[in-house]
Amino acid sequence: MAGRPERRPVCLGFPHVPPHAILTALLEKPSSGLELTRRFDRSIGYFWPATHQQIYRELGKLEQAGFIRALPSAQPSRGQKKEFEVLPAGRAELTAWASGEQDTKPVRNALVLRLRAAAVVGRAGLDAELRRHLALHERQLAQYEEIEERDFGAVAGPEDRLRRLVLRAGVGLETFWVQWLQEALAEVEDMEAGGRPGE
Amino acid sequence: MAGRPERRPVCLGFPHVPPHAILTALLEKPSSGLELTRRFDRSIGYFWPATHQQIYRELGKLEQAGFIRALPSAQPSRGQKKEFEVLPAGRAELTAWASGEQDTKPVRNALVLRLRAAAVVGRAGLDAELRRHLALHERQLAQYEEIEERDFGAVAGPEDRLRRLVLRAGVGLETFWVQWLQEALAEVEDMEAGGRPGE
DNA sequence: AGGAGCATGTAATCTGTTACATGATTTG
DNA sequence: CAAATCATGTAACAGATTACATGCTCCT
Repeated sequence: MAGRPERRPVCLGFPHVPPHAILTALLEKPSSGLELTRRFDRSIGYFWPATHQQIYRELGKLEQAGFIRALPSAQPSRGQKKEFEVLPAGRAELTAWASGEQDTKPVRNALVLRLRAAAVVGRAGLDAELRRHLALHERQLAQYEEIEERDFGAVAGPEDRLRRLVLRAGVGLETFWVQWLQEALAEVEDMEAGGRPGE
Repeated sequence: MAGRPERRPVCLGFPHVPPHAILTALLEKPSSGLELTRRFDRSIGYFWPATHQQIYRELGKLEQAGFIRALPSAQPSRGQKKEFEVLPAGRAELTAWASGEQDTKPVRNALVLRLRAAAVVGRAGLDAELRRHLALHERQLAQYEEIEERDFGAVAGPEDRLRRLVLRAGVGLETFWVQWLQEALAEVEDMEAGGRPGE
Protein backbone atom coordinates (compact mmCIF):
# COMPACT_ATOMS: atom_id res chain seq x y z
CA MET A 1 0.00 0.00 0.00
CA ALA A 2 2.45 2.58 1.20
CA GLY A 3 4.38 3.94 -1.76
CA ARG A 4 7.81 2.51 -2.24
CA PRO A 5 10.18 4.07 0.27
CA GLU A 6 12.90 6.32 -1.03
CA ARG A 7 15.84 4.40 -2.40
CA ARG A 8 18.93 5.85 -0.82
CA PRO A 9 21.82 6.58 -3.13
CA VAL A 10 24.68 4.42 -1.94
CA CYS A 11 27.43 6.46 -3.52
CA LEU A 12 28.35 8.59 -0.54
CA GLY A 13 30.26 6.17 1.61
CA PHE A 14 31.74 4.12 -1.24
CA PRO A 15 30.94 0.84 0.47
CA HIS A 16 32.37 -1.23 -2.35
CA VAL A 17 36.01 -1.98 -2.87
CA PRO A 18 37.47 -0.76 -6.16
CA PRO A 19 37.79 2.91 -5.22
CA HIS A 20 39.77 1.99 -2.15
CA ALA A 21 42.16 -0.09 -4.18
CA ILE A 22 42.71 2.96 -6.34
CA LEU A 23 43.14 5.30 -3.38
CA THR A 24 45.77 2.95 -1.97
CA ALA A 25 47.64 2.84 -5.24
CA LEU A 26 47.48 6.62 -5.65
CA LEU A 27 48.75 7.20 -2.13
CA GLU A 28 51.71 5.00 -2.89
CA LYS A 29 52.36 7.13 -5.95
CA PRO A 30 50.31 9.67 -7.93
CA SER A 31 49.60 8.24 -11.36
CA SER A 32 47.58 8.51 -14.51
CA GLY A 33 44.89 6.06 -15.52
CA LEU A 34 47.08 3.88 -17.67
CA GLU A 35 49.88 3.84 -15.13
CA LEU A 36 47.36 2.62 -12.58
CA THR A 37 46.20 -0.03 -14.99
CA ARG A 38 49.71 -1.31 -15.41
CA ARG A 39 50.38 -1.30 -11.68
CA PHE A 40 47.16 -3.22 -11.15
CA ASP A 41 48.36 -5.77 -13.65
CA ARG A 42 51.21 -6.41 -11.25
CA SER A 43 50.81 -6.15 -7.49
CA ILE A 44 47.33 -5.16 -6.43
CA GLY A 45 45.66 -6.66 -9.44
CA TYR A 46 46.58 -10.15 -8.33
CA PHE A 47 43.89 -9.83 -5.69
CA TRP A 48 41.66 -7.23 -7.29
CA PRO A 49 42.08 -7.07 -11.03
CA ALA A 50 40.69 -4.10 -12.91
CA THR A 51 40.69 -3.09 -16.54
CA HIS A 52 41.46 0.42 -17.66
CA GLN A 53 37.75 1.04 -18.24
CA GLN A 54 36.92 0.29 -14.65
CA ILE A 55 39.77 2.42 -13.46
CA TYR A 56 38.76 5.44 -15.54
CA ARG A 57 35.21 5.13 -14.31
CA GLU A 58 36.28 4.97 -10.68
CA LEU A 59 38.74 7.83 -11.15
CA GLY A 60 35.87 9.95 -12.44
CA LYS A 61 33.73 9.14 -9.44
CA LEU A 62 36.55 9.70 -6.99
CA GLU A 63 37.34 13.07 -8.54
CA GLN A 64 33.70 14.13 -8.42
CA ALA A 65 33.49 13.07 -4.78
CA GLY A 66 36.45 15.30 -3.95
CA PHE A 67 38.71 12.41 -2.92
CA ILE A 68 41.30 12.95 -5.60
CA ARG A 69 42.23 15.68 -8.04
CA ALA A 70 44.12 15.95 -11.28
CA LEU A 71 47.59 17.39 -10.90
CA PRO A 72 47.45 20.96 -12.22
CA SER A 73 50.42 20.34 -14.47
CA ALA A 74 48.44 18.12 -16.81
CA GLN A 75 46.09 19.54 -19.43
CA PRO A 76 42.56 18.13 -19.42
CA SER A 77 42.48 17.40 -23.14
CA ARG A 78 41.52 14.07 -24.56
CA GLY A 79 44.64 12.13 -25.47
CA GLN A 80 46.71 13.91 -22.80
CA LYS A 81 48.11 12.15 -19.82
CA LYS A 82 46.30 13.15 -16.64
CA GLU A 83 47.84 12.41 -13.27
CA PHE A 84 45.86 12.20 -10.05
CA GLU A 85 46.76 12.67 -6.43
CA VAL A 86 44.82 11.89 -3.28
CA LEU A 87 43.26 14.76 -1.32
CA PRO A 88 42.92 14.73 2.48
CA ALA A 89 39.27 13.70 2.16
CA GLY A 90 40.40 10.70 0.13
CA ARG A 91 42.90 9.63 2.74
CA ALA A 92 40.21 9.96 5.38
CA GLU A 93 37.86 7.83 3.32
CA LEU A 94 40.47 5.11 2.93
CA THR A 95 41.28 5.22 6.63
CA ALA A 96 37.61 4.85 7.46
CA TRP A 97 37.25 1.93 5.08
CA ALA A 98 40.31 0.23 6.53
CA SER A 99 38.91 0.56 10.03
CA GLY A 100 35.82 -1.44 9.10
CA GLU A 101 35.23 -5.06 8.21
CA GLN A 102 35.99 -6.49 4.79
CA ASP A 103 33.63 -9.19 3.65
CA THR A 104 35.04 -12.02 1.63
CA LYS A 105 33.63 -12.26 -1.84
CA PRO A 106 32.48 -15.81 -2.52
CA VAL A 107 34.86 -17.82 -4.66
CA ARG A 108 33.77 -18.73 -8.17
CA ASN A 109 35.70 -21.54 -9.75
CA ALA A 110 34.56 -23.04 -13.03
CA LEU A 111 37.15 -25.81 -13.09
CA VAL A 112 35.88 -27.33 -9.89
CA LEU A 113 32.38 -27.11 -11.28
CA ARG A 114 33.52 -28.96 -14.34
CA LEU A 115 34.76 -31.77 -12.14
CA ARG A 116 31.28 -32.12 -10.80
CA ALA A 117 29.86 -32.03 -14.30
CA ALA A 118 32.36 -34.71 -15.30
CA ALA A 119 30.92 -36.95 -12.62
CA VAL A 120 27.62 -36.77 -14.51
CA VAL A 121 28.42 -36.50 -18.23
CA GLY A 122 31.83 -38.16 -18.36
CA ARG A 123 35.48 -37.30 -18.06
CA ALA A 124 36.40 -36.76 -21.71
CA GLY A 125 39.22 -34.25 -21.92
CA LEU A 126 39.32 -33.73 -18.20
CA ASP A 127 42.95 -34.70 -17.76
CA ALA A 128 44.01 -32.28 -20.50
CA GLU A 129 42.15 -29.45 -18.82
CA LEU A 130 43.70 -30.28 -15.46
CA ARG A 131 47.13 -30.24 -17.06
CA ARG A 132 46.42 -26.89 -18.68
CA HIS A 133 45.49 -25.35 -15.35
CA LEU A 134 48.47 -26.95 -13.68
CA ALA A 135 50.77 -25.25 -16.16
CA LEU A 136 49.03 -21.90 -15.62
CA HIS A 137 49.34 -22.07 -11.85
CA GLU A 138 52.94 -23.24 -12.00
CA ARG A 139 53.75 -20.25 -14.14
CA GLN A 140 52.01 -17.85 -11.80
CA LEU A 141 53.75 -19.38 -8.81
CA ALA A 142 57.14 -19.00 -10.46
CA GLN A 143 56.35 -15.36 -11.17
CA TYR A 144 55.38 -14.67 -7.55
CA GLU A 145 58.50 -16.35 -6.28
CA GLU A 146 60.63 -14.33 -8.62
CA ILE A 147 59.04 -11.12 -7.35
CA GLU A 148 59.51 -12.21 -3.77
CA GLU A 149 63.16 -12.93 -4.29
CA ARG A 150 63.77 -9.70 -6.16
CA ASP A 151 61.77 -7.24 -4.04
CA PHE A 152 61.87 -8.72 -0.58
CA GLY A 153 65.32 -10.14 -0.10
CA ALA A 154 66.02 -8.37 3.16
CA VAL A 155 63.02 -7.42 5.29
CA ALA A 156 62.60 -3.71 5.83
CA GLY A 157 59.99 -1.47 7.47
CA PRO A 158 56.40 -2.36 8.37
CA GLU A 159 55.08 -1.22 5.00
CA ASP A 160 57.23 -3.73 3.19
CA ARG A 161 56.42 -6.44 5.67
CA LEU A 162 52.72 -5.92 5.02
CA ARG A 163 53.21 -5.89 1.27
CA ARG A 164 55.23 -9.03 1.57
CA LEU A 165 52.37 -10.71 3.40
CA VAL A 166 50.19 -9.95 0.41
CA LEU A 167 52.70 -11.64 -1.84
CA ARG A 168 52.90 -14.60 0.53
CA ALA A 169 49.17 -15.03 0.09
CA GLY A 170 49.67 -15.27 -3.65
CA VAL A 171 52.48 -17.79 -3.26
CA GLY A 172 50.44 -19.88 -0.86
CA LEU A 173 47.36 -19.88 -3.04
CA GLU A 174 49.23 -20.92 -6.16
CA THR A 175 51.10 -23.56 -4.21
CA PHE A 176 47.83 -24.98 -3.03
CA TRP A 177 46.38 -25.12 -6.54
CA VAL A 178 49.47 -26.80 -7.93
CA GLN A 179 49.31 -29.46 -5.26
CA TRP A 180 45.60 -30.00 -5.66
CA LEU A 181 45.84 -30.25 -9.44
CA GLN A 182 48.60 -32.84 -9.15
CA GLU A 183 46.47 -34.82 -6.74
CA ALA A 184 43.46 -34.51 -9.03
CA LEU A 185 45.46 -35.55 -12.09
CA ALA A 186 46.78 -38.65 -10.34
CA GLU A 187 43.27 -39.55 -9.27
CA VAL A 188 41.78 -39.08 -12.72
CA GLU A 189 44.56 -40.99 -14.44
CA ASP A 190 44.01 -43.80 -12.01
CA MET A 191 40.34 -43.84 -12.98
CA GLU A 192 41.13 -43.91 -16.67
CA ALA A 193 43.42 -46.86 -16.02
CA GLY A 194 40.42 -48.61 -14.50
CA GLY A 195 41.76 -48.28 -11.00
CA ARG A 196 38.78 -49.13 -8.84
CA PRO A 197 35.38 -50.72 -9.26
CA GLY A 198 32.33 -48.62 -9.98
CA GLU A 199 32.44 -47.74 -13.67
CA MET B 1 32.18 5.54 -40.71
CA ALA B 2 30.79 2.10 -41.40
CA GLY B 3 27.62 1.56 -39.37
CA ARG B 4 28.07 -0.50 -36.24
CA PRO B 5 28.18 -4.18 -37.11
CA GLU B 6 25.40 -6.42 -35.87
CA ARG B 7 25.85 -7.42 -32.27
CA ARG B 8 25.42 -11.16 -32.04
CA PRO B 9 23.17 -12.44 -29.27
CA VAL B 10 25.35 -14.57 -27.05
CA CYS B 11 22.55 -16.59 -25.54
CA LEU B 12 22.68 -19.56 -27.87
CA GLY B 13 25.79 -21.32 -26.65
CA PHE B 14 25.44 -20.31 -22.99
CA PRO B 15 29.12 -19.44 -22.71
CA HIS B 16 28.86 -18.44 -19.09
CA VAL B 17 28.87 -20.79 -16.16
CA PRO B 18 25.76 -20.64 -13.97
CA PRO B 19 23.43 -22.54 -16.30
CA HIS B 20 25.88 -25.42 -16.41
CA ALA B 21 26.03 -25.57 -12.66
CA ILE B 22 22.26 -25.86 -12.68
CA LEU B 23 22.24 -28.50 -15.40
CA THR B 24 24.70 -30.56 -13.37
CA ALA B 25 22.60 -30.28 -10.26
CA LEU B 26 19.42 -31.16 -12.14
CA LEU B 27 21.03 -34.20 -13.73
CA GLU B 28 22.02 -35.41 -10.31
CA LYS B 29 18.40 -35.02 -9.25
CA PRO B 30 15.38 -33.21 -10.72
CA SER B 31 14.42 -30.39 -8.38
CA SER B 32 12.43 -27.23 -7.92
CA GLY B 33 13.96 -23.79 -7.66
CA LEU B 34 14.14 -23.67 -3.90
CA GLU B 35 15.49 -27.18 -3.66
CA LEU B 36 18.25 -26.16 -6.03
CA THR B 37 18.94 -23.09 -3.92
CA ARG B 38 19.37 -25.23 -0.84
CA ARG B 39 21.59 -27.71 -2.61
CA PHE B 40 23.72 -24.84 -3.86
CA ASP B 41 24.07 -23.64 -0.30
CA ARG B 42 25.79 -26.92 0.38
CA SER B 43 27.97 -28.68 -2.20
CA ILE B 44 28.15 -26.80 -5.47
CA GLY B 45 27.60 -23.42 -3.92
CA TYR B 46 30.93 -23.56 -2.15
CA PHE B 47 32.55 -22.95 -5.51
CA TRP B 48 29.71 -21.23 -7.32
CA PRO B 49 27.23 -19.63 -4.95
CA ALA B 50 23.88 -18.52 -6.29
CA THR B 51 20.83 -16.95 -4.73
CA HIS B 52 17.34 -18.13 -5.51
CA GLN B 53 16.80 -15.11 -7.74
CA GLN B 54 19.70 -16.08 -9.94
CA ILE B 55 18.52 -19.66 -10.04
CA TYR B 56 15.00 -18.74 -11.07
CA ARG B 57 16.30 -16.48 -13.78
CA GLU B 58 18.58 -19.18 -15.15
CA LEU B 59 15.84 -21.79 -14.90
CA GLY B 60 13.64 -19.58 -17.03
CA LYS B 61 16.33 -19.17 -19.66
CA LEU B 62 17.16 -22.87 -19.68
CA GLU B 63 13.51 -23.77 -20.08
CA GLN B 64 13.07 -21.31 -22.92
CA ALA B 65 16.15 -22.71 -24.63
CA GLY B 66 14.68 -26.21 -24.50
CA PHE B 67 17.37 -27.57 -22.19
CA ILE B 68 15.06 -28.39 -19.31
CA ARG B 69 11.32 -28.74 -18.79
CA ALA B 70 8.94 -28.61 -15.88
CA LEU B 71 7.76 -32.02 -14.76
CA PRO B 72 4.16 -32.40 -15.98
CA SER B 73 3.00 -33.35 -12.50
CA ALA B 74 3.44 -29.84 -11.15
CA GLN B 75 0.91 -27.07 -11.78
CA PRO B 76 2.31 -23.87 -13.22
CA SER B 77 0.57 -21.59 -10.73
CA ARG B 78 2.37 -18.98 -8.71
CA GLY B 79 3.07 -20.32 -5.26
CA GLN B 80 3.14 -23.93 -6.47
CA LYS B 81 6.22 -26.07 -6.43
CA LYS B 82 7.60 -26.61 -9.91
CA GLU B 83 10.14 -29.35 -10.55
CA PHE B 84 12.47 -29.40 -13.53
CA GLU B 85 14.27 -32.17 -15.35
CA VAL B 86 17.01 -32.03 -17.96
CA LEU B 87 16.13 -32.76 -21.59
CA PRO B 88 18.53 -34.47 -24.00
CA ALA B 89 19.47 -31.12 -25.49
CA GLY B 90 20.44 -29.95 -22.01
CA ARG B 91 22.67 -32.94 -21.43
CA ALA B 92 24.29 -32.32 -24.81
CA GLU B 93 24.88 -28.69 -23.89
CA LEU B 94 26.53 -29.66 -20.61
CA THR B 95 28.67 -32.27 -22.35
CA ALA B 96 29.80 -29.69 -24.87
CA TRP B 97 30.62 -27.20 -22.14
CA ALA B 98 32.57 -29.82 -20.21
CA SER B 99 34.61 -30.67 -23.27
CA GLY B 100 35.84 -27.09 -23.57
CA GLU B 101 38.17 -24.97 -21.48
CA GLN B 102 37.10 -23.31 -18.26
CA ASP B 103 38.71 -19.98 -17.60
CA THR B 104 39.55 -19.09 -14.04
CA LYS B 105 37.68 -16.10 -12.77
CA PRO B 106 40.12 -13.68 -11.22
CA VAL B 107 40.19 -13.75 -7.45
CA ARG B 108 38.83 -10.74 -5.59
CA ASN B 109 39.92 -10.49 -2.00
CA ALA B 110 39.21 -7.37 -0.01
CA LEU B 111 41.13 -8.45 3.09
CA VAL B 112 44.38 -8.65 1.21
CA LEU B 113 43.65 -5.26 -0.24
CA ARG B 114 43.15 -3.93 3.24
CA LEU B 115 46.59 -5.15 4.18
CA ARG B 116 47.98 -3.03 1.42
CA ALA B 117 45.90 -0.08 2.55
CA ALA B 118 47.17 -0.63 6.08
CA ALA B 119 50.70 -0.20 4.79
CA VAL B 120 49.70 3.34 3.77
CA VAL B 121 47.14 4.59 6.30
CA GLY B 122 48.05 2.55 9.36
CA ARG B 123 47.26 -0.76 10.99
CA ALA B 124 44.52 0.29 13.41
CA GLY B 125 42.17 -2.63 13.97
CA LEU B 126 44.03 -4.85 11.57
CA ASP B 127 44.74 -7.60 14.07
CA ALA B 128 41.09 -7.78 15.06
CA GLU B 129 40.05 -8.14 11.44
CA LEU B 130 42.63 -10.86 10.85
CA ARG B 131 41.33 -12.72 13.88
CA ARG B 132 37.78 -12.42 12.65
CA HIS B 133 38.68 -13.94 9.30
CA LEU B 134 40.71 -16.64 11.00
CA ALA B 135 37.66 -17.70 12.96
CA LEU B 136 35.51 -17.73 9.82
CA HIS B 137 37.93 -19.88 7.89
CA GLU B 138 38.45 -22.25 10.80
CA ARG B 139 34.73 -22.75 10.99
CA GLN B 140 34.43 -23.41 7.27
CA LEU B 141 37.32 -25.84 7.41
CA ALA B 142 35.72 -27.76 10.24
CA GLN B 143 32.50 -27.96 8.26
CA TYR B 144 34.26 -29.32 5.17
CA GLU B 145 36.10 -31.89 7.23
CA GLU B 146 32.91 -32.99 8.85
CA ILE B 147 31.31 -33.47 5.44
CA GLU B 148 34.32 -35.37 4.20
CA GLU B 149 34.26 -37.71 7.13
CA ARG B 150 30.53 -38.27 6.91
CA ASP B 151 30.07 -38.63 3.16
CA PHE B 152 33.35 -40.04 1.96
CA GLY B 153 34.47 -42.54 4.55
CA ALA B 154 35.02 -45.38 2.12
CA VAL B 155 35.84 -44.48 -1.47
CA ALA B 156 33.30 -45.66 -4.02
CA GLY B 157 32.80 -45.22 -7.77
CA PRO B 158 34.34 -42.59 -10.03
CA GLU B 159 31.48 -40.17 -9.50
CA ASP B 160 32.14 -40.05 -5.77
CA ARG B 161 35.85 -39.84 -6.29
CA LEU B 162 35.36 -36.76 -8.45
CA ARG B 163 32.99 -35.19 -5.98
CA ARG B 164 35.48 -35.89 -3.24
CA LEU B 165 38.15 -34.06 -5.19
CA VAL B 166 35.89 -31.03 -5.17
CA LEU B 167 35.63 -31.24 -1.43
CA ARG B 168 39.39 -31.68 -1.13
CA ALA B 169 39.77 -28.38 -2.94
CA GLY B 170 37.61 -26.75 -0.31
CA VAL B 171 39.59 -28.30 2.51
CA GLY B 172 42.88 -27.28 0.95
CA LEU B 173 41.79 -23.72 0.33
CA GLU B 174 40.54 -23.19 3.86
CA THR B 175 43.64 -24.82 5.28
CA PHE B 176 45.76 -22.41 3.31
CA TRP B 177 43.84 -19.38 4.54
CA VAL B 178 44.03 -20.51 8.15
CA GLN B 179 47.78 -20.92 7.88
CA TRP B 180 48.27 -17.63 6.12
CA LEU B 181 46.12 -15.75 8.61
CA GLN B 182 48.09 -17.21 11.51
CA GLU B 183 51.31 -16.16 9.82
CA ALA B 184 49.93 -12.70 9.17
CA LEU B 185 48.69 -12.30 12.73
CA ALA B 186 52.07 -13.23 14.14
CA GLU B 187 53.75 -10.76 11.84
CA VAL B 188 51.38 -7.93 12.69
CA GLU B 189 51.60 -8.56 16.41
CA ASP B 190 55.34 -8.48 16.14
CA MET B 191 55.09 -5.09 14.45
CA GLU B 192 52.81 -3.72 17.14
CA ALA B 193 55.34 -4.87 19.70
CA GLY B 194 57.89 -2.74 17.91
CA GLY B 195 59.67 -5.75 16.49
CA ARG B 196 61.89 -4.25 13.86
CA PRO B 197 63.12 -0.82 12.87
CA GLY B 198 61.24 1.27 10.33
CA GLU B 199 58.19 2.76 12.04
C1' DA C 1 52.79 13.50 -44.12
C1' DG C 2 51.54 9.01 -42.59
C1' DG C 3 51.36 5.20 -39.51
C1' DA C 4 52.19 2.91 -35.02
C1' DG C 5 51.25 3.02 -30.63
C1' DC C 6 50.00 5.57 -26.41
C1' DA C 7 46.35 7.41 -23.57
C1' DT C 8 41.72 8.50 -22.39
C1' DG C 9 37.18 7.68 -22.84
C1' DT C 10 32.03 5.88 -24.38
C1' DA C 11 28.50 2.29 -25.10
C1' DA C 12 26.24 -1.97 -24.55
C1' DT C 13 25.69 -6.00 -22.24
C1' DC C 14 25.88 -9.49 -18.72
C1' DT C 15 26.38 -11.29 -14.08
C1' DG C 16 25.34 -10.83 -9.44
C1' DT C 17 22.96 -8.45 -5.49
C1' DT C 18 19.30 -6.32 -2.88
C1' DA C 19 14.79 -5.29 -2.00
C1' DC C 20 10.38 -6.20 -2.64
C1' DA C 21 5.79 -8.64 -4.20
C1' DT C 22 2.57 -12.43 -4.31
C1' DG C 23 0.43 -16.92 -4.14
C1' DA C 24 0.04 -21.27 -1.57
C1' DT C 25 0.38 -24.13 2.75
C1' DT C 26 0.66 -25.11 7.35
C1' DT C 27 -0.35 -24.23 12.21
C1' DG C 28 -2.15 -22.08 16.40
C1' DC D 1 -9.37 -17.18 10.37
C1' DA D 2 -4.86 -15.11 11.20
C1' DA D 3 -0.05 -15.46 11.31
C1' DA D 4 3.97 -17.76 9.99
C1' DT D 5 6.29 -20.03 6.54
C1' DC D 6 7.17 -22.01 2.06
C1' DA D 7 7.76 -21.19 -2.76
C1' DT D 8 8.05 -18.55 -6.88
C1' DG D 9 8.79 -14.63 -8.91
C1' DT D 10 9.74 -9.04 -10.40
C1' DA D 11 12.31 -4.69 -10.37
C1' DA D 12 16.14 -1.92 -10.01
C1' DC D 13 20.73 -1.45 -9.72
C1' DA D 14 25.76 -2.10 -9.15
C1' DG D 15 29.99 -4.24 -10.79
C1' DA D 16 32.49 -6.23 -14.39
C1' DT D 17 33.41 -7.26 -19.29
C1' DT D 18 33.74 -6.48 -24.14
C1' DA D 19 33.89 -3.82 -28.03
C1' DC D 20 34.54 0.29 -29.96
C1' DA D 21 35.86 5.50 -30.60
C1' DT D 22 38.94 9.39 -30.49
C1' DG D 23 42.78 12.40 -29.62
C1' DC D 24 47.77 12.95 -29.08
C1' DT D 25 53.00 11.86 -29.81
C1' DC D 26 56.73 10.13 -31.83
C1' DC D 27 59.25 8.12 -35.42
C1' DT D 28 60.40 7.40 -40.15
